[in-house]
Amino acid sequence: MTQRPIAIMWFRNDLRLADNPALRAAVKWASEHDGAVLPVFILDPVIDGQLGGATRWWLEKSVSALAQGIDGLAAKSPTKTPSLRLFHGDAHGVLETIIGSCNVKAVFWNRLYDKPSTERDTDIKSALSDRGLTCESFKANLLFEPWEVKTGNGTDFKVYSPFWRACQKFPPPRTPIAAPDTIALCDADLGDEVSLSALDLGPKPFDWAGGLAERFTPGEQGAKDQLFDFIDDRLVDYADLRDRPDRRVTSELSPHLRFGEISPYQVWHSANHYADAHPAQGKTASKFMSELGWREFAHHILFHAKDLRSVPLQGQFAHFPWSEDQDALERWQKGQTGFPIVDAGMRELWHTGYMHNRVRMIVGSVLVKHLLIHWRAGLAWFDDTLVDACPANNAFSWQWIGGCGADAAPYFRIFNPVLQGEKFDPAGDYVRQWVPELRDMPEQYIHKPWEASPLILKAAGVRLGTDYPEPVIGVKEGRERALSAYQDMKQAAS
DNA sequence: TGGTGCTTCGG
DNA sequence: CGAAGCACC
Repeated sequence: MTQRPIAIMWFRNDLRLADNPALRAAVKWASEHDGAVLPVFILDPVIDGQLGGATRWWLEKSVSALAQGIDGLAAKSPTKTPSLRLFHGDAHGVLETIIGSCNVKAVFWNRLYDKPSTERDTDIKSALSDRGLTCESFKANLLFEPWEVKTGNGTDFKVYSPFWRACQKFPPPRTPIAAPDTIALCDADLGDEVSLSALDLGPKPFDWAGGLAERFTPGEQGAKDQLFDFIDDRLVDYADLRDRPDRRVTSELSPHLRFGEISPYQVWHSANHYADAHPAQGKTASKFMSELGWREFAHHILFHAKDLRSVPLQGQFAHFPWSEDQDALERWQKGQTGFPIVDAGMRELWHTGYMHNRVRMIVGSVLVKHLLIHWRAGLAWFDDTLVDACPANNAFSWQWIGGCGADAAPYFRIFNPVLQGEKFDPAGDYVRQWVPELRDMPEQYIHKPWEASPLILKAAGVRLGTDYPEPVIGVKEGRERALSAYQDMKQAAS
């Protein structure tokens, strides 16, 4: 008897069953052709090259959750083999091998927007199409394709506000698609399959990820729980308190969106539904939705940029006199700068794989301005430590804070880490949580312990320079040094 | 989604 | 003399 025709569902950054257009297409194709679906995940050099320690940890958990989810659907139809097939190696080669070993007639996936992925996918699509396979990709991970949104002149956007305004002129994002009720799975034996542990994603040489697991639950269910908890409990306060790291009202959905455990369509519609049900809360809902807009904008910029990770969008920054101060970089990484709000953020990052967005801006500003260290060093550190590090948001945001990006904070706009701390962590609760050696400092000095008198320091049990460092550079001195470096750059560029 | 230093103005 | 407005970085 002839083998049933097979549709491959190629999972990448869309590790979910609900609102997954490629998966829906694969299931539909299989039912129309009396065939079966073969779900695969391939750890290829492109994906591997974009992973850091924290995202590797997340990916392992997320792939595991996805496999269990597919198992749950497949339980309704008879199968003995594993539901999600895992592979390690070049994606094109792996797909060719699978196609050669069973009756594959179609391949489906959801689109990505970074250069290595789009080049890989373009090659694969043309090769498979040439051989007569049905090969289709879908819009799933963005509300608006980077090439759909254009200025009046037909060019891509460089400024956020008009970009997001232009997005609003499109029909509203489509309604999310339900997860399939059941999947007819291919049960063919394939060569070259590997186990999840063989992908070697987990923490090494010891399990350092306890703090990450405590804060997050990777996987589709964890993403849904996070979204609904946010909508039910925190969205009401979002507009007013979103900049307060001590209050924890943000959604913390970024890592779930990073791996596509939830789609921006699901997030958008949840917020939109909330706004409809609570007309008085329209402002906070649209503020939250505009943050989805920043995510869209970052992908828009990534898609159109030459190399967002390393080439400043504003060319004159190629002449910036960056510092090579390795000691200062290490103090920043370890949360030992002597600026309490910075050290709290860097330690939160190390411990949990996450940092509040306001604090990201502060630590970023201090690195590229007070310390004069290249934003690429900050980008590299965040890539390795953040659970939500992605090619679009991370590179875009570092160019933004570096002053060299699209619609960026001008370089001369320098955050004062003391004032930022006092404004957004007024009681110092956030600092006290992550910098326990300052726990007993009075509110007045919690963000500037170096200004406290010896008596006050002694009462708080802090020996400056021993228990907690002196600032790595003076706030004012760092500001002036940065402004003068900026002048030097403009001189050199002219 | 800045900070600083200066001026002006009301108390 | 502090708040508010402004120019410049």
